[in-house]
Amino acid sequence: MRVKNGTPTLHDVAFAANVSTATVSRCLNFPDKVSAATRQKVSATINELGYLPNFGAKVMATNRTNTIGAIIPTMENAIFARGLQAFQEELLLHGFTLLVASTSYRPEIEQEQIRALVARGADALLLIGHERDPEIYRFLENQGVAALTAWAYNSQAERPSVGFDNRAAMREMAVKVIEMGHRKLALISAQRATNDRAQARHSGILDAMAENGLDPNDLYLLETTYGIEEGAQAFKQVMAANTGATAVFCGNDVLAVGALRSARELNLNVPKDVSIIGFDDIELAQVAYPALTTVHVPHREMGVFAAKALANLIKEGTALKSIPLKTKLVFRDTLAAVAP
Amino acid sequence: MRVKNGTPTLHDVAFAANVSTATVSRCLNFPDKVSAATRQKVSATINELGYLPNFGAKVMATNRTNTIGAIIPTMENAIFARGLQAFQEELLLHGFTLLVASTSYRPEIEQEQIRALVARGADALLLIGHERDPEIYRFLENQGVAALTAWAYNSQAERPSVGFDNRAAMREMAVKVIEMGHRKLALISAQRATNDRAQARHSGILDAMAENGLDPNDLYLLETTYGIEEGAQAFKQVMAANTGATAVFCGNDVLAVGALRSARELNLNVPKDVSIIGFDDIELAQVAYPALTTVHVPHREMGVFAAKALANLIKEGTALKSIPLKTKLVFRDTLAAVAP
DNA sequence: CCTTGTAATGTAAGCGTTTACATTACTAAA
DNA sequence: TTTAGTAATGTAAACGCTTACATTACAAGG
Repeated sequence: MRVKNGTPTLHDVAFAANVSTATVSRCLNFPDKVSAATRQKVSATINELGYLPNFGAKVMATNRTNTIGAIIPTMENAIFARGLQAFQEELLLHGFTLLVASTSYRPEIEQEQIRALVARGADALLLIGHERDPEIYRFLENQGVAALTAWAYNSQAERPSVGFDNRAAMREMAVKVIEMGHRKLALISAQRATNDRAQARHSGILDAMAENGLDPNDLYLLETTYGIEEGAQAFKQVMAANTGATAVFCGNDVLAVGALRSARELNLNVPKDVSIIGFDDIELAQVAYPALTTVHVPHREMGVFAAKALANLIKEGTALKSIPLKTKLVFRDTLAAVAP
Repeated sequence: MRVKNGTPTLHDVAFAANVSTATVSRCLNFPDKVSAATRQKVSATINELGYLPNFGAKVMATNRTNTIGAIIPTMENAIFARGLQAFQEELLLHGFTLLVASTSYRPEIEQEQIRALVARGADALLLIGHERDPEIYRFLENQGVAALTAWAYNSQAERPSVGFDNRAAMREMAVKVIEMGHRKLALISAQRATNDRAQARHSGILDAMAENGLDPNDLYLLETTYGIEEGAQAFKQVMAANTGATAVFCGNDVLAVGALRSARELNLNVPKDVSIIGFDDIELAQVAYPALTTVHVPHREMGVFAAKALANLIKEGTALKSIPLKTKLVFRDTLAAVAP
């Protein structure tokens, strides 16, 4: 009688505890709206029956899943894995669960994934980078699903984001490099067309060059896809191009580590013959040999801030606002002053 | 009239298309049960209204979320990040979405997370390792939530798992090491008490020693927590202990990379003075210098197989069965025959 | 033209919560 | 002892889908 389909319902609990369903529901959701005696009686019954609220019914009644979705390129990239981990941990503290989807760096897929997560009841979304079809934002608005952008911060962007200024960060590094006497620069970049972070980093170098009397057109630019092997190939191409580059920037540490390997294979001494600069400061950077000079990005912080912002939005209605985070140059062993 | 609360419902679509709700529902879920004409009319209406099925209602009616949960120690560890990524990709192919929770290697937290994901409606769960309170399995059974274990395979285990035999894999590596003349061995292990994989790897070395006439008691064992720094510290301790170890096994690549760093700091030549062996074969292993000799684990494969198995279970009811995967020794530059 | 079988569609009963509103039980002031 | 006010509890109407069952439409065979 108490169980129909195997699992007890609110009804069963109410019946067994001799109270109404409303009271049981209140015990669960607003314990202080219920007398100590009944609260006690009800929770005993709940334990006894092994009652667990039905998720679907709850969602239906409240129109909330307490779930937040994140769509990232891939967890295999440590920068996202780290941030996502922090995001999840913080979310948990606020009582939310994380739904994950990935795009494998294919922006066409992102829209599909956004729809999928919304259809799966995500109360809000974490997205990477600003750039996307405005229609998507319209869709999200219609569905009443808020979205926060991470891993990029752009003071001009109209949408809320938590991240850092990729352009300024790379510019800062490039200024240092130029100060160290480097005049011929190269950049191994991720695909800029589909990646506003890569774009910004490229612009940062250009900025630094222009400011320091170097012709931005002289930057030797090579685009490639993500991966150690890809970075290695690209570095060989850069060297083969005979541009005389003494400093090779890489769009991220993974590419840089590949470049480092190629340098070794080419019998080039890093940093004496050529300097190599990464971006992200993931574990790889310290483990590489020589240890990589790179730009440190606060991945975990981003995750934490993003989670806090989203949780507060959903629970308190606090509007999202952009949060700029700081990067830091970390000088290790792959950058040296150019030989006189 | 068509919209009440902002978002259109099945009803609104049915009304606008001049059919019944059942027909609309069928259009969505069993298109071939509906005439081409109505299907066409209905889908036009759906587009026009921008209708999206209500998640909660659907869950309530079907008792399915099409969501699968995974509980891992942390995504910051590349071995889980990789596997999880593959898991998610494969899940997507089958129409499922991934729910993620993490334990930070704290088994007490796992139970809580399992409950959280079940409460959030996970149709099934992916768990790491076999070892856990039987009560949890009872709980899952009661809730009708299937669980599959990954990253460990144990022929004696009564529960289904997809993974590899940690013990056999480590044994295989240890046999090779011993064949190369190493007699004094050390192991820097993860905490065995809460980690059955660490336990198994330890046993694997012991097996190899016993089989090859070495006294298993001679293995110098040191436990530490996860991290490069931790590995580095541990390696220094091992060396300080003056056991004369010529080969230092590490429970995973991250520890091994730390050990490698310490070796450099201690001016020890790897592998001439001491061999260092990792486990997992993550990116770090190839990037380290010298490149790490380690055991390759098919992380992505595990994720893919796990996803397939779980999806088939939920969709077709195919029972879970254990799938043993193969590991492979990868010899790079940190292992050498002991000097005569 | 009727029958029969099948394909297409419709009707309406759940699914298990939450919550506005109604009711009852109590407390304390008059 | 009333009475007013508050605290505790109860009643029942949503919430928006799926689906068993009922009905209707249609085609083919007699």
